[in-house]
Amino acid sequence: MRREASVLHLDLDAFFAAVEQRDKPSLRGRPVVVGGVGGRGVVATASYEARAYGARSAMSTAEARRRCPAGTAFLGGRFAAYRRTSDVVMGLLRELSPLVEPASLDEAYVDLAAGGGHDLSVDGVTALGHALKERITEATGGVSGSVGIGTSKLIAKIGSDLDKPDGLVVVRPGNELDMLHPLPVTRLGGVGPATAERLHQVGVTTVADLAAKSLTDLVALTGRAHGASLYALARAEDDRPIVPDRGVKSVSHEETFERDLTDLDVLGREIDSMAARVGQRLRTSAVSGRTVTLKLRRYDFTTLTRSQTLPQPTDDPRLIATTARRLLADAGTSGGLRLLGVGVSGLSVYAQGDLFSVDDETAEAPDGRTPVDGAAGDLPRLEAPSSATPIPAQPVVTAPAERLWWPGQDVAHDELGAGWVWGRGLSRVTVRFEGPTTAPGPVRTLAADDPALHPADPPDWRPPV
DNA sequence: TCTGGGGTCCTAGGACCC
DNA sequence: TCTGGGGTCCTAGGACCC
Repeated sequence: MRREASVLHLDLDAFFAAVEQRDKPSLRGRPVVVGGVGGRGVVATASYEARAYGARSAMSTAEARRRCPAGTAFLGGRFAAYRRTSDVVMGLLRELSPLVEPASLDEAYVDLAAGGGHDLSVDGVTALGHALKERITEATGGVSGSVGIGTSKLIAKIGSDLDKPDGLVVVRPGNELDMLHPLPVTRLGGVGPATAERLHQVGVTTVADLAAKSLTDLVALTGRAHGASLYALARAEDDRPIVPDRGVKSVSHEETFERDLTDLDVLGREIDSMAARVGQRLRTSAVSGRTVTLKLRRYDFTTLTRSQTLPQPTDDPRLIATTARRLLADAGTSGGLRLLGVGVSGLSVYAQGDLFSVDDETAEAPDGRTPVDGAAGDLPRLEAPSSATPIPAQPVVTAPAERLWWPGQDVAHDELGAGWVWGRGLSRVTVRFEGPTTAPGPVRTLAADDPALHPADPPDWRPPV
């Protein structure tokens, strides 16, 4: 634990829903649910208006529809838009310090002590927190964030959660246990339903209860690593560093089907398309992996994985697919599968053929492989190096016209302009024509195969200069 | 029409090696 | 000729996080 409150945690409020409300003026102040919109979808984010009706993250979308009133917007995710906004926020954090650790699109830790020049007094970091929140709201066009600042990741994270939304909590050094001990154990990271139940059975409900348990008891209850971690966290002992780039360890794609599938040919084609996506993402990150994992979830929700480790790392979609197909044939499909997933792990930076020129320093091992571990900080996160081979275009999947559109999708109409899909069905699609810088716009129902209607990129939320 | 999709980390057993 | 002891790799599963 540090002597000064120099760890900042930022959590953007109802992030996906907030981006939707920013880009869709007619949804501001109204309940919005973002997530899977199919029959088996779950909620990723509910706006605060939707939470008032009981919609929650991880709830089935069907349940959220039951709870929310008519007029609630149920939208599929627009991840390109979320990423763009997230990048803007992460950029602001990096102005504070080079040590920024994104935990997801909407969450990050910042090491203010590594920033240089910050006044790390309680008054100093409080002013910094207020200024940061203001800049975020301004730069994102209205997305707010909650900030916690304290002497460790643990304290900062719990602080950001104490006063949501749009909160700022600075925990004065020395006051950590006062804040921590009254809280339920479930507020500690790593205490999920299973651990909470086990702790509850031995009379532990608050962090203070947890702190009264011996290390031996906690290890017996939850395992070696987990027990040691709980023992320390209950005492506010947390020296986990802020790590700016953790590096990718696996790449996977999975899909829950609208109806359970049994046919091996159909499932084989699903595997092919998932392997293509995984292979493409591996190439984009300039990595390859040796272990191919097939994940399947049966009709009764039992979930299992089967994996095979190859002699050489690969990013080849065909090799990934044939390996996964073999694993599926061995595992069987009896009773029907509700989910299939394909993943690749055991990643290394992999110089493939003449992908890297001879003077490329990253291609150091004789077989062209550099282990990811240890060199993780050098692993490119998103962008492919300019020397990467171009990625072949995905084959275009032709679907029935009414399946092309999904709620929330950005579209453009040749005459009516930019808008987004409100709903679809029966060969019709309903579009609201508005954008982040317009007033709430009109709704039109069009033919789903209207040749003037096209999918579009996310709109720019900044007003024209 | 209960229960997503992308991940990380840990544990445990067996194989294999020295 | 009553069975050691690590260390590492592989596989499978589980818990957890956002």
